[in-house]
Amino acid sequence: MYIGLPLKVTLKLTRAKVKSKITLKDIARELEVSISTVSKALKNSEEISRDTKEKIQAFAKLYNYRPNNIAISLKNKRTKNIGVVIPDIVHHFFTTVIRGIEKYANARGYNVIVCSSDESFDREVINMEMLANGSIDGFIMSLSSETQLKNDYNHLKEVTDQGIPVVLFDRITNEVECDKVIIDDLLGAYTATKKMIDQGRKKIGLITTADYLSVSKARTDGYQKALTEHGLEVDESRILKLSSMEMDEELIQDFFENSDIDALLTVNEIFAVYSMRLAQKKGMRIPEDMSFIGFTDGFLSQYAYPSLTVVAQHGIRMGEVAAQMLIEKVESEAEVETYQTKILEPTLVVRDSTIN
Amino acid sequence: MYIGLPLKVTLKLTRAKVKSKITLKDIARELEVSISTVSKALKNSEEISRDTKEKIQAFAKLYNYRPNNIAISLKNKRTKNIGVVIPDIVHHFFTTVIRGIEKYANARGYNVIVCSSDESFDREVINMEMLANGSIDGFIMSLSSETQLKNDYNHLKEVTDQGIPVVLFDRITNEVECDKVIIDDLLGAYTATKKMIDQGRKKIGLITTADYLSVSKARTDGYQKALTEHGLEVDESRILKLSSMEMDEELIQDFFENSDIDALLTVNEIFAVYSMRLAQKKGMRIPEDMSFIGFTDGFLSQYAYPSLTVVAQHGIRMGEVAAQMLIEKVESEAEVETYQTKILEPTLVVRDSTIN
DNA sequence: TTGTACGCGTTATCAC
DNA sequence: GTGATAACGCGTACAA
Repeated sequence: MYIGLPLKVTLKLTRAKVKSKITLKDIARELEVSISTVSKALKNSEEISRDTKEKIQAFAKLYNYRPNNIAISLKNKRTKNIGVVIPDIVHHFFTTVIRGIEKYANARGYNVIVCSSDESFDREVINMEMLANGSIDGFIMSLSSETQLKNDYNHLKEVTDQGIPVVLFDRITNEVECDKVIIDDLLGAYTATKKMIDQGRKKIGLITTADYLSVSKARTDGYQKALTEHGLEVDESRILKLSSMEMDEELIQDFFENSDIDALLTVNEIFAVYSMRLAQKKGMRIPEDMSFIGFTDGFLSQYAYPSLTVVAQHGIRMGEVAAQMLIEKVESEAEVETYQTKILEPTLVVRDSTIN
Repeated sequence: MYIGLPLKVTLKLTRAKVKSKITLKDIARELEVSISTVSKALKNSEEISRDTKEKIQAFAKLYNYRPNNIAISLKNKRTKNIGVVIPDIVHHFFTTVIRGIEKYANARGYNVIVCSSDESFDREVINMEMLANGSIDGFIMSLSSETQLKNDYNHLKEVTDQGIPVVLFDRITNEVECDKVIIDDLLGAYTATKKMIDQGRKKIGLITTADYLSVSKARTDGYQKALTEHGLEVDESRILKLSSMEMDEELIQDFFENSDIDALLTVNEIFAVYSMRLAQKKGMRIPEDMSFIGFTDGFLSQYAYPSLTVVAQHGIRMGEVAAQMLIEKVESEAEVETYQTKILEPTLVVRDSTIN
C-alpha cells in the first residue's frame, strides 16, 4: 500500500514498532528463552553457555538494549542521582559549584538534578520534598536567603531524619547536623581588608548585607577584625548593609555620595564593579585615588575596567569537595553519624583595582 | 539502659527505626489491612468506608507518608523529569534559559535534570545516553560546539527514534527532526549593524566564530546583509573569526591593533567588553570615537563601563517556550509527528556604548 | 545450563 | 467495603 511513497515514510512506520525501548522481556520472547537467562547472558554470567550468550548479546546489541534506570533504582533503592538546590542559577559562583559537582559526580556515574529555590523558602521546601521522595540519593545545597532569614530548617531535618545525606555549602547553618563545605569567609574579608590597610588606606568602606546571611556576617566580621587589629576604628557610617544580595543602585549611590572612604570592600562582585563606575564618574582614578575589592572571581571582575581585585571562592573545588563528601556518605554502608565541616581557603586575586 | 543519656541520643535511636521512608506495605502491616485498601484510602476512594479511610489517612499523615516517585515512574512509564543538556553551565545565557525551563516545568510538577556537555561531543553523548534510559520524559538541549563541528547527530536521532521528544534551542541543526526554538539571530545582528550605520559608522568590524556554530553563522549573515543593503562593502579584514566562543585575548588585541574600524559588533558580550577595554587603553572615547554592540544581555553588559548596548536573546522566554513545547509533546497521546520551529524576536537594548 | 519465583513500591482490575 | 493479583523492568537465590 505504501509502495511509491518516499523512503522516509516507510522508515517512520518501521520505527514505530521499535519505539519505546526494548526490555529483557522482549529479548526473551523473541529468542524463546527465559528473562533470567537473558539477564545473566548480558552480564556475561558463567552459568550461561557460550552459544546462548553470543546469540543474546548479539541480539541485544542489534536492538541497542539498555537496562532501564528506573527499574534498577527501584530494585537497588539507589538512584545514582544527586539533588542540588541552590538559591539562584543565574549566578557565577553557584554555577561554578555546580560545575565542580558535575565533574566529580559524573565521573562516578551520578546525575545531577538541579533545582533553584530562587531565594524563596517555599520553593526550597517544595523542591526538596519533590526530590526526597525517591528521586535522589542525597542533597547538596546552599540555603536561600529567605530560609536563613526565617531560620526555619525543618525541611532539612525531615530529610536527614529519613536517612538522606545532606551536604550544605556556602550558605550554611549550625541548626542542622550534616556535612558542610564553606570557604573561610572571615579570613577572606580579613585578607582583603588588610591588603588595603597595607597600602595605606585608612578609611575603608564595606558594602554588605544584613547579618542573617551567614556569609555576609562572616565577611563583615573579617573586615572589622582587620580594622581593629590594625588600630583603625570601625566607623558604622562607612558600612552599608543592604537587605539582600540584590543590586540596589540608589542605596549604593547614596552611600557613595555621603560617606568618606578611600577604599571599598564588597561582599560580591557586582556591588564593587558598580561602585567603581560611580567613582569613575566622579572623576576619581582607580586605584590611585581609591581601591576596590570584591568577592567572587567571575567574568565581571575579570573584564571590568579596571579589572577588579577579588577574594576567589574556588567554587569548582567547593563543588568537588561537596560531591565527594556526599557520595562517600551515600555509598557508605556504615550508619556512623559523624559529620564534618570542611573549610576551604579563599585566595586574593590581585588585579588593577588595587595598588600592586 | 539509656536512661541518663542526653535526649539527643535517645531520639537518634528512635529515628533509626523511622529511617528510610514508610511505604504502603508498612502502613498495611501496622493497621492490619491490605495494601490495596491503604492505596485506595489514601486516594480517598469511595470504595473504602469512612472509618477505615480516616484511620489510614491519620496514620499516613502521622508518619508523613509520601508515595515513592521511582515506583510511580516505573508503573506509569512517566518520570516527570526533563533532561536539559547545555554546552556550558557557567554561562549567563544558558542559565537564563534554565531558569525559564524550571519556571514553566516546576509549575507543572516536572523536575529539571541539568547536564553540561562542556562543549564536548563525547560528554554530550554520554549524558544523553545516561538520561535516555528511563530517567527523563524528554530532552531540551543546545548543541555543543564540538557536535556542531563534527556534524554528527546520531545520538539525537537514536533518542528521537525511541520516541523520546527533543526540543533544541539556540544551537540547533536541520539534520534532526524535532521541535526547535531560536531567536532570529540574523535579524538581531542586522538590527545592531543597522543601528551603527544609522549613526554614521562606515567601518564596522565583527568578531565572530567559525561558521560551524549555527548562531555565529546567522549573526555573520545578518551583519553582512545590513552592510550590503546600505551600500557598504563587506571587508574581510574587518572580520575576526575565532575558532570558538572561548576568549582569545591575543587574537582580539591583534585584530584591534591592525584593523581600521569605527564600530564593532561581537557575537557575545565578553568579546565586546574586552574590546572596549582595549579601546579605552588606546585613549579612545566610547561611544564618541567608536561604538560597540554585543550579544547577550548579561551582568557584564549592564555593569561594564560604559555599559554595553546588546542584542538581548530573552533566555527566560526561550526556556519557557522550549519547556512548553516539550511538555506538550510528552503529554500528548497522539503520535502525530509534526514539528515546529519557533523563532523569537531579539531586542536591541541600547546603552552607553552606542550613540543614543 | 536454563528456568522459576520473588521482591522493589505502586496502582488498576477483578473477585469476594 | 475489602483484599488478592497482576503488572511495570530488573536481578538473583534457588530449583530443576
